[in-house]
Amino acid sequence: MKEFPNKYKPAQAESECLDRWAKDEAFKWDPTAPADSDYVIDTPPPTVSGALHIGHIYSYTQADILARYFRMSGRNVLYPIGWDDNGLPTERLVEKVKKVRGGTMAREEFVALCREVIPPYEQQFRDLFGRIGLSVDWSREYQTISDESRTISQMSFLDLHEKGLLERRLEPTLWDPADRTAIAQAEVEEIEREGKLNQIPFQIEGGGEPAVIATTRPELIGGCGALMIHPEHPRAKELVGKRAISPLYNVPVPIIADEAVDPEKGTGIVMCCTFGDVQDINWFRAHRLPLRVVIDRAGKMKETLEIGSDDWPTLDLARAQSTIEALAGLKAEKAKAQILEILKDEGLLLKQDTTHQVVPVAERSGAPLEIIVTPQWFIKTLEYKDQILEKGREITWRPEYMRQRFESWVEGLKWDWSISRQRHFGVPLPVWYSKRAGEEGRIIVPGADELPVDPTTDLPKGYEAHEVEGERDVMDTWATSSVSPQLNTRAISETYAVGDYETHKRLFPMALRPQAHEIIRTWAFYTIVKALHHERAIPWKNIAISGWCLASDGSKMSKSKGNVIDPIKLLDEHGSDVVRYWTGTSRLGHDTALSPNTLGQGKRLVNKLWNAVKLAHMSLSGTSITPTSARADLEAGHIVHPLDKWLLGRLSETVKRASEAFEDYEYAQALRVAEDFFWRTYCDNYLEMVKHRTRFEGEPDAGERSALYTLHHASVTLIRLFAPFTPYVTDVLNDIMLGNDTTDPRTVHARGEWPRQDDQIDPDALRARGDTFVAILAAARKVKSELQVSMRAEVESLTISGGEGDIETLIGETVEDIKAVTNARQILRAEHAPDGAPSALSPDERFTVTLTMVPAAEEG
RNA sequence: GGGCGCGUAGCUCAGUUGGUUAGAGCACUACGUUGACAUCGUAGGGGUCACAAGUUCGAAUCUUGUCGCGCCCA
Repeated sequence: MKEFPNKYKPAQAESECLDRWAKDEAFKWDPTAPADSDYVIDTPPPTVSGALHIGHIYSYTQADILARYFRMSGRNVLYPIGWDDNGLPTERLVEKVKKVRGGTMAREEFVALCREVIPPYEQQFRDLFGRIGLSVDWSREYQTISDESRTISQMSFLDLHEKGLLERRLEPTLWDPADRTAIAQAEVEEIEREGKLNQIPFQIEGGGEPAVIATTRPELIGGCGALMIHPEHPRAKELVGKRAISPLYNVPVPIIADEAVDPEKGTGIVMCCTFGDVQDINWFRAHRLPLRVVIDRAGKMKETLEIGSDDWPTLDLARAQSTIEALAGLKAEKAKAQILEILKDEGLLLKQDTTHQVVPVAERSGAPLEIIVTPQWFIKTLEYKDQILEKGREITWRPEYMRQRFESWVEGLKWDWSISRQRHFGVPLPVWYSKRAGEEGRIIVPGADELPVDPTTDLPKGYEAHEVEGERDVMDTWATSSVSPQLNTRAISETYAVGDYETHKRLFPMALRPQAHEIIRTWAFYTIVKALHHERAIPWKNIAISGWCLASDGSKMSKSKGNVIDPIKLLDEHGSDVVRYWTGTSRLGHDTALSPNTLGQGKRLVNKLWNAVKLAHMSLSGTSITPTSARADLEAGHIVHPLDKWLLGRLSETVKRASEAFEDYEYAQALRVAEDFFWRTYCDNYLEMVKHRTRFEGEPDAGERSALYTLHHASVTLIRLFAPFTPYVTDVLNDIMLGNDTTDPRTVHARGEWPRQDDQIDPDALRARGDTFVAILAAARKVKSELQVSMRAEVESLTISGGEGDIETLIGETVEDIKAVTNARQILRAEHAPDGAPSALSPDERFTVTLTMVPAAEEG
């Protein structure tokens, strides 16, 4: 037997375990095991450009708790890890750190900067994830920008392109003027703010009362292509069919009736510009309105407009030109102020109401979005909504109500998924455009064997440099991270595979996607879209959604509030086991406040577990028992004492309940069950009952041997019940329990280490006998507590009175144990409680326990 | 505005198909150093389960409504 250190030292345990797990490659997936034992986890590769956050610990640890359980329970767990290290978020970090603008630098130079800046940030994540004990297979670590990841992402592109699910279109697109790139709907955030609703008159061609429109974006008047009016509007009959003249530009535009106009809002007449919002696009298409772009890619008013042409006539060109000049180069917000000034001066601002408006902004830059017509690559989603929803329903959501978020997102989709970004650092779109005579503009894609390609430097087969133009755009970061399952199976389809397609078929769909709820509309959604489009499949059978970590007062952690807790400091202060315990107490989907109480509770548990095993170890060291399993040792006659059988029965029940909870992904329930048994049944009662049988000289008798077997089985089983939550202390304890002479120093976290139900004994074994014993003990404690004497105070006689006749049977074989625990000289049975001595009713109210104390003077 | 979740002890939370007297930890009170643990133990006080109505022999649990908090989507 090994030495038992007096105290548990978390820092030392963590570094020892991490070294050992790494050396033994303890968490490697075994490709030779039968496929039906596979349990594959699609771990989200975190964006390494974000700050380390306590939410990372929270969410990833909850996944690890499940991973450790499933592995211990016998599954062949494949638990990969990767880092998302490219795309817009990464570029923004590099721009901030290096104080540069990607858009104004040479591509190669900027990419080189990115490759220089990112590694230390990635290392921070690697360190943190290692330290919290993620049992990932580090040999499979990947980066989303690596050659292989680029190859697989480009394969995804080629597969979708081939299937007609991905195409290049010139159309109105969501545009972030700050980062100067197209973005997708998922990257839009809607902020609420106060705005001004301006009433502006349009003269009617041929005279008459002007049509007064209401708009929050007067700077777009130049882009007006029509006025829209609800058919039920009082002036509809009079106006529809006539033309209105836009102020300042004097462009005649048709007045069109459309039910989409809100008659309650503003004046009930609005202008349709190209483009102010999604409604404008609908009208533009429905009524075939002219495209009149007034804002450029930087979000500034264009210097020149095609105004005065046939498509864009004006009744007063000089007037239009002077308006264009007055606004040229101004950002939208400034142009708005400027044009309002002009309108006001000319008496054309009839009314200005303060209004509450919802402004779409780019999630990353915070800039108000524009809708600009540019050529972009789109993955078709709108016409597949039903199929996407269908796939969502084939996946088990944990908790189930989180699917609601997914469904409402899919139902609200208004845009196909634009995956092209006008940026530098990302996976290149594998496309060239031909300049060869006769096929100008033809799209050329590489073959699978040519990947990865960079079309800005590589050439398609059979073409020379002057014959093609390589695509300069890169992929949306989600376009690459949404193939995280395929990055691990190393194949998109039978045609597009880097590795062996059989492996892909074996591992996909995966068992589990763990992630937090704020990325349902991105990560979960996009991954489901890709799996549907590539193979008409679901990517995973289960999706487990973790909640958010809140500050201890229940508010959101944020830099602006200054209540952000540094995860490293938290781990330094409490140790990983304790922090993991905290994450294990809250259920999937539930937000949880970072609670000092709960951390304290974890600390107490780790300490208590250490000491409980230490106590068992003290008795076991130096003895020569050879335990196998509880059931076998019972059947072999090694375990004979009724209280031992009772304890192991209760333990067996605990194992069963914890296993069932884990199978339901209710790890917090499993923890609660294990903790309750450990603290109340095992420590508070059983260990007190058994102590007297562990203090023997020489060779143990049958009852004492029975105690040793029981202490062994209880210890190793408890270590396993807590192992998924507190991996370090349990592995150190397991190592000590194994002793020196083992030839197979397996970690307690190895596959198959979870207690097997077959090895347990009957959960109901001697339940009544043990429970009666506990009730007697509780009553005796109550008496002593009321007498304000020590629990060790000597008792002349303990009398059990009342109750049914079966109490005799129940206590029969345990009289010596009752004497030992209560420190009583004799145990008596009586019909009525003796007079004049302190007594207490048992908690189950079946009987009374009376203590006749030994006078203090006689004690000794 | 639509949807989802949550309101249980001073605090953080359990309470899984409706079923004795609603639980745990912390905090509080009193006591006890007992051969693993004072990072401990024992005993105790503390709740109209947000509110209201309904279904039922029986409701924290089911239904409806109201109020409050949070989130998602418009």
